[in-house]
Amino acid sequence: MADMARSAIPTRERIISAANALFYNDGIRGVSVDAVAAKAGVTKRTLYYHFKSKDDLVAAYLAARDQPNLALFRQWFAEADDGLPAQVERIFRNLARSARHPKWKGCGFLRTSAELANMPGHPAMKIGAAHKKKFEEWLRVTFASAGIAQAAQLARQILLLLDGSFAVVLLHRDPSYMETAGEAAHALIEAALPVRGKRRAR
Amino acid sequence: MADMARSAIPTRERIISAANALFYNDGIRGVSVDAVAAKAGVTKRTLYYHFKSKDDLVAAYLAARDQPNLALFRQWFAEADDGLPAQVERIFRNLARSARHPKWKGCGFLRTSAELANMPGHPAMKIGAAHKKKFEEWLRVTFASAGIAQAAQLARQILLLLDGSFAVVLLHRDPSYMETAGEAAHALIEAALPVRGKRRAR
DNA sequence: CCATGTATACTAACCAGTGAATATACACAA
DNA sequence: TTGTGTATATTCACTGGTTAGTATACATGG
Repeated sequence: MADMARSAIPTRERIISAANALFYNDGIRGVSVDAVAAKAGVTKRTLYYHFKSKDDLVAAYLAARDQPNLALFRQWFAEADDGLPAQVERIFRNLARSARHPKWKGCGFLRTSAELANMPGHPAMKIGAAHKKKFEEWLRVTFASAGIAQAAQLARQILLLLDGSFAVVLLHRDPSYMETAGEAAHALIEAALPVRGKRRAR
Repeated sequence: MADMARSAIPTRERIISAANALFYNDGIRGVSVDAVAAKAGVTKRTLYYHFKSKDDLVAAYLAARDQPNLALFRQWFAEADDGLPAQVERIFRNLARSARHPKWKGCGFLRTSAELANMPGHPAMKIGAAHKKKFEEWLRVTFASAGIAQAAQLARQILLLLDGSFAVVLLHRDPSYMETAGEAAHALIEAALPVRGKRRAR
């Protein structure tokens, strides 16, 4: 409300947006609070008015990525109703396309957890863990609805392939690994599907 | 060679050992060169005599992990000749056991690549990529020797499951994901094996 | 006396967080 | 309408500590 003339976007959101761009690109410890403040166009003191510490800012950065990320996966999945294996594989194919953009730097949640591995209780770790659990649970429910008996186990396996492809593609800079992961996911889901025979090829 | 009386272990190796303990535990940017020098029992100036920069030290840290790591995987694989699916799954089971130790912090190569994601040309990235390529190639050759047609694709899939479990277990601190990954690997290899029927149950 | 190796002491930059002051908006009394 | 208090929001300037890397000197074995 205050000072709308200065900018249409509230200060707190501008700071989170700046934090997102910088933390995702350069890592948590690679970005100073001063740099975030400068990018957001505020002084550091203002940033510390809205966030009580850098750790707090990091947590807000990840929290802001949670829902948009999940929504994107659901959207890719729902783009066509061409069968569970194909729908899940499409997530991997779209991810591979994203990974070809030069600014892509893997999964922000996983990279943050790798960087803060020695601080298991860090708020950012909890947000990252919750995010991945949500995705896994969404897969599990989806599989269970399709009549798959081992839905929970299958959901975990797909999650492992997904996060594995984040890690491997980040290291090799070769997005084709994501397509390989998608094929493996396709095979595992296909093998777990019940009845068979009523599924169309495409 | 010089100054063997001071310590049985040469200075350079003591520094790498200290770097290994600290970098693996706290991450690259979380550890100062001073801290490594102190842990190694030398002054920082001595460290800079043996390594031209911190980046150089990081590269040496990862290079020192390369062979021992691969040897461990091969050892677990070869502990019994109980069939390809079981042999590969045993790697995952052993990894899960390792991950239950409190000092475990995931895969040093992947964590370093996550931290240095904005420096694709960093020597440490090249060493990490080469390490993972060696493991993937060892799997591929092993699968090809067993008469698997799609050996290269299958090797990639197993690698994705392995690195996925590193990432997920680090985030959730739940090593059971590694067992799930091992089961997925088992299923994928089983499905890819030729002839069938000549394989014993255990 | 020279190459190898180690130590003391330093620099220049950076970094997370803070103290004190100021500006603005709005509620409410005169 | 005007004045005033209070919570919100923002700035400048600073501190104490840390960091990667270095200039210089000293030691020691061959």
